Amino acid sequence: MAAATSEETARAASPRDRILETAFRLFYAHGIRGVGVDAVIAESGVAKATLYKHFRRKDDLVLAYLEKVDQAWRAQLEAASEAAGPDPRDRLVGMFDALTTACRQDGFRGCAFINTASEAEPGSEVHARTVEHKAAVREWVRDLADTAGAPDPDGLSRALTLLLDGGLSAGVLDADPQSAEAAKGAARTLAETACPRDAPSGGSSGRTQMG
Amino acid sequence: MAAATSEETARAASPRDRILETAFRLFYAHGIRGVGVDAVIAESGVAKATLYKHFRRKDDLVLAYLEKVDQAWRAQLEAASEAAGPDPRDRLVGMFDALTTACRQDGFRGCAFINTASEAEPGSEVHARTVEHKAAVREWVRDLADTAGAPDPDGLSRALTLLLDGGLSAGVLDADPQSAEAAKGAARTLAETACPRDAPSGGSSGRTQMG
DNA sequence: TTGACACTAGACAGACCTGTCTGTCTAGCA
DNA sequence: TGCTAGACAGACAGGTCTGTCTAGTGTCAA
Repeated sequence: MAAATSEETARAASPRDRILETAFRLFYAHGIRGVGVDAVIAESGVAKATLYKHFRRKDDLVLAYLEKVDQAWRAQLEAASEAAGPDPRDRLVGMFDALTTACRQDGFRGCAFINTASEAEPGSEVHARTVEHKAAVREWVRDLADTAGAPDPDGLSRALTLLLDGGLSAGVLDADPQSAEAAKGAARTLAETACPRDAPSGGSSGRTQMG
Repeated sequence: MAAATSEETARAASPRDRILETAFRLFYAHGIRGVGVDAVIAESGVAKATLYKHFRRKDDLVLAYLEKVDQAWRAQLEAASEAAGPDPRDRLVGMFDALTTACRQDGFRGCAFINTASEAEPGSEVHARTVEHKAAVREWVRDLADTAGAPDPDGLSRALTLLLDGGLSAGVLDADPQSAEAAKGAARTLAETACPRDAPSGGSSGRTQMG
């Protein structure tokens, strides 16, 4: 969800990177079906044959785009979470700062995965990739909830990722930082109700970070 | 989000209704850009000129589709809410039963408004209509939260609609009733934390239902 | 019977889509 | 100097899209 690379940088980068960066920007802004291969070619200053050499089909480019968003978004979640301090309870709440930051970004258009999934046919490779992403995030949150000593880490993780998805996906309608703040507040309530401060922290089922 | 009208009924209905019913079914299943006017014509058994007589542009048909979904979804929310009993706190939680029901429905593909918004250009009439819907739902929940005696009805309403949107929109990835249950559980925690059972109920700011 | 009206059927224009293909240019290297 | 790899430029095929248009059909009331 980073800003577009400048024209200058784009020119210097390899054709493949230029294509991917352009696709990232255009797909996120206008949707998959709203961006033709010709637009990617024109904006990245690349020949059609070059695009099709690096990405066999348009869907391959879409998958690469999702890969890029997956990495970027998970890195932002993890960074926000870690910035909240060492306490895993705080980290569960802190990850919502990534949502606030995203909402404030110019051109924020909600969740790239939900947006893409709504255009893809269920059963397609692209659709499967979006499901995979959401599952990975939920698993990461579940581990965090487990470490925080939640008695039902799966339930807490589901609730928190629902809030996250709600805040993210509603961003395609109006990116309202107030909603992101409300999400964080609700997350705090849920996290503290689920794992009170005086409860032991460090995993509810003998599970360790190394397992 | 009702099932498709049977072929028989569709045949008996007026051309306009047949077009709208078909558009509803196809748009929701495949997205706006994924359904051409020709497909709507073919499936509704109507002539192209007839479609363009009733709906001047494709976007007019999309707007009518959104209108239909808006009415259906809000009716379902209200019904689920009222079925939870007279206590407004219970009603805030009860509306999540509409989410569970929706998730269980065959062909559930998430939130029609978020899906449509992700395909529409911000600033377009269609996009504006999706924003309007979400605002209306949030206002309805805010009134309910106010009646329930929440000290911050706006904040509670935001949090609950985020959960709702999260549950709905994630449905385009995988319609998991477990997530809907988690949403309801989280909603109960949030509602009860925000307006405890022993607190007075009936509006926090002298606001009445008639104002 | 006649005329108005709503509908069907489908050709059509013009734009855009994906993906293939031919040919040209340039930089690096032997 | 000749060779090769990789990129550029853009025509092209075959299809889809929206929206317009002509022509024919069925119905119903005056």
